[in-house]
Amino acid sequence: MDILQGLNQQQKQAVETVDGPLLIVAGPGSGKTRVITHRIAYLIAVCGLSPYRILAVTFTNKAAREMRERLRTLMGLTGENVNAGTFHAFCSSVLRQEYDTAKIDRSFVIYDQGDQIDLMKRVLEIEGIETKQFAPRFVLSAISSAKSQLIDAELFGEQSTSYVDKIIHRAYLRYQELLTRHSALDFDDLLLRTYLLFRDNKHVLEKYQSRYLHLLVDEFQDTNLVQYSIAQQITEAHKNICVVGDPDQSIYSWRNADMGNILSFRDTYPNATIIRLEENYRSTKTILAAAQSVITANSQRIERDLHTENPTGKRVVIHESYNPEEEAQHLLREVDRLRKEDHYKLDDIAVMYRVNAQSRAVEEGCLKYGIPYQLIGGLRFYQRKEIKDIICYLRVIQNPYDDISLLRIINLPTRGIGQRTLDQLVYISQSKGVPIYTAIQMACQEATSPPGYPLFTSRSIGSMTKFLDIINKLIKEAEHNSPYDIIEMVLDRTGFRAYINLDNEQGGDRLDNLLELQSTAFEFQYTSPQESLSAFLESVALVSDIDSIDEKKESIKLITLHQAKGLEFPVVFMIGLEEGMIPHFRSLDDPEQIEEERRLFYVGMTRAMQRLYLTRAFRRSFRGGTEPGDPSRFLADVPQDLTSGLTNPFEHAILPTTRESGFDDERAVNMTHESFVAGEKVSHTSFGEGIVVSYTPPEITIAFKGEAGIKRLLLNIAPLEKIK
DNA sequence: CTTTCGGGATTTTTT
DNA sequence: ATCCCGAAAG
Repeated sequence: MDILQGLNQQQKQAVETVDGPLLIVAGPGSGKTRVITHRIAYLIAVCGLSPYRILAVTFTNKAAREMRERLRTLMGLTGENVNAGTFHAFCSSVLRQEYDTAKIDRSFVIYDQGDQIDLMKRVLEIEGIETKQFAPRFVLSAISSAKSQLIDAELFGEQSTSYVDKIIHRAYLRYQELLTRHSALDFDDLLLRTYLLFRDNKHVLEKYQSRYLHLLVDEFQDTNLVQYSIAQQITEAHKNICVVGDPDQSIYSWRNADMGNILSFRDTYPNATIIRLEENYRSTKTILAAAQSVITANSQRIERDLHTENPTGKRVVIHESYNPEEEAQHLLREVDRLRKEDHYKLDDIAVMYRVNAQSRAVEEGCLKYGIPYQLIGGLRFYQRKEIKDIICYLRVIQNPYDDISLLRIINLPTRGIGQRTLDQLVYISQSKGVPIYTAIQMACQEATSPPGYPLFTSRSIGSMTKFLDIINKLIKEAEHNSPYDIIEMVLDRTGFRAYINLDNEQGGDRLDNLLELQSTAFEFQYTSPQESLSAFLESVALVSDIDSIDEKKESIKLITLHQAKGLEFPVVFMIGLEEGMIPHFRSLDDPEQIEEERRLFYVGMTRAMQRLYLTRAFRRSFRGGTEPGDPSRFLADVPQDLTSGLTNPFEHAILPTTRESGFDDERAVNMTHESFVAGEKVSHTSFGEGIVVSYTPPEITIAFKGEAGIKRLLLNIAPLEKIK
């Protein structure tokens, strides 16, 4: 059977075990994706299952897309019919389908984090909750956590005893009320409402149970309770549930993921088959051993034996720079060398960091040295102001009761509906319990305001009537136009295009972004315009940045460690490996969070196939100022016999050392040096001549003649020479 | 009603 | 440093 060809013993077993619950514990690089796709192919080709009867849940849309592609190469077009997607996408489609039973507005919109915060601010205002104590984010995260654990607003109330919980309960109730009024769902609602739908409507559940005879869940260590519960609901009858995961790569607990799901799987299904994939096909022996040394320092884990037949490979390079700029410069110099001497392509190389802000120095370096790069995430495309604005117009067109979107665009570009008018609208909306859109209609219809209600000036009535007119016309047009054309109409009719053009500084970029959005919309042409628009908006809400990673060829990839999960690269640079960055400040006081940070570090290391660079900067700017940083504690767990570069990152190399990495030769010259005295003349390879201001090992302060001005440098790496 | 200016808070990671 | 929000000027 050729589907089994080229698979090792465990992999074969995983593919052939088709009946009943199956847990695959897959180490990094153990051919997990391969097993999943081959298993699906096996179910179809050997067991004769229709692809429609298989549901595969992945962590990102990209993973789903890749799965479908692999299936196609494996078995042709039949493979395309497997339903593969994220939990959120699956749930969204279920709710869209079962809106009636689920009691959800058919044209519901999905609120992202920004919308949620806007909404929560209103909630707190209405409830008179002090935002100093109860920050919108804080309340939202409590609600999100509750929803992830199957706790709806009512249940939350029953369980809340503390003062804080009682306040959050109030906010929770009001938050849900407003969401419903706006016909909106947040990310967690997609999951929770689907769970509740299945729980309370047996006939609906049965429909899905009988359709999907097999369920696969990838990245199981990063699922939360609702997700796991939905998976259980669907497979309740036949128990054909296959989950794949790696507890060592669990890095989303902050999103309420619970790696305990892996452990409880065995309790829930005592007869589950458990298969371990422990042969690594990705990394060199050195990289795997280094990663293994880092992860074994965690206390909450199960010991296991990862191994590889791959060659030993090069040592892991550890390097220390003075500041992020130098770190980037050094990295790019090495990228250049890898390309010229070792014949790597730019696509082979990834730069990984803990927080998005760290990409900046690398980005600037890339621009300076002309190295093409692709930045993933950061200011997310769909969060950019102009994009979000247009999205909100589209959402209002689809569902005018969505207050959050409506309030965002009601005076954009400015059309004379100011704060005062807005206040009055909100007042009407609040006192009558109707959406803003309805409030505007009321205001415009009634020639005279009824007693007890706010008086609008004739001017503001005029402005509102105009606005209402534009929106209503757009809603009409949307009935028989594609998303692409609707965007065009929005840009023209609302004066948004002119508004963008006003800003000539960034106007060009913004227009480009809008055109990009429009071209994305072009692909959405379904059976009806309404469906097309709602499919487009849904995809906008549910795509992740990582989904677009391959778009720009021949470039190095700049990604966060979280985004790197599931990816692999021949060459990996992990930068900014300092205490405070990784482990991050906010996890410092919680041992469990530190363990998660370590897993994050481990995930990064195990992305590397052939080369791994671990770099850090001595000084890092923070809130304007600049502060020294200690090396990340995780670096200490990389065995020295596997590394080159600084043999011991914890000792600043003031003492003469020999360096093996060799890519810093010109600097190595300065590894041995006498002390400096204030007033001495020195020369620096990039800053030119200067005079020593002070000398406090390991730092030296120099006043340069040129533009560089006064600099504080790290002595052991600064390319300095004394001038007589 | 709109724009601009200054003070204050602020950032982990993302479906 | 940068962004967001509220207050005062235009």
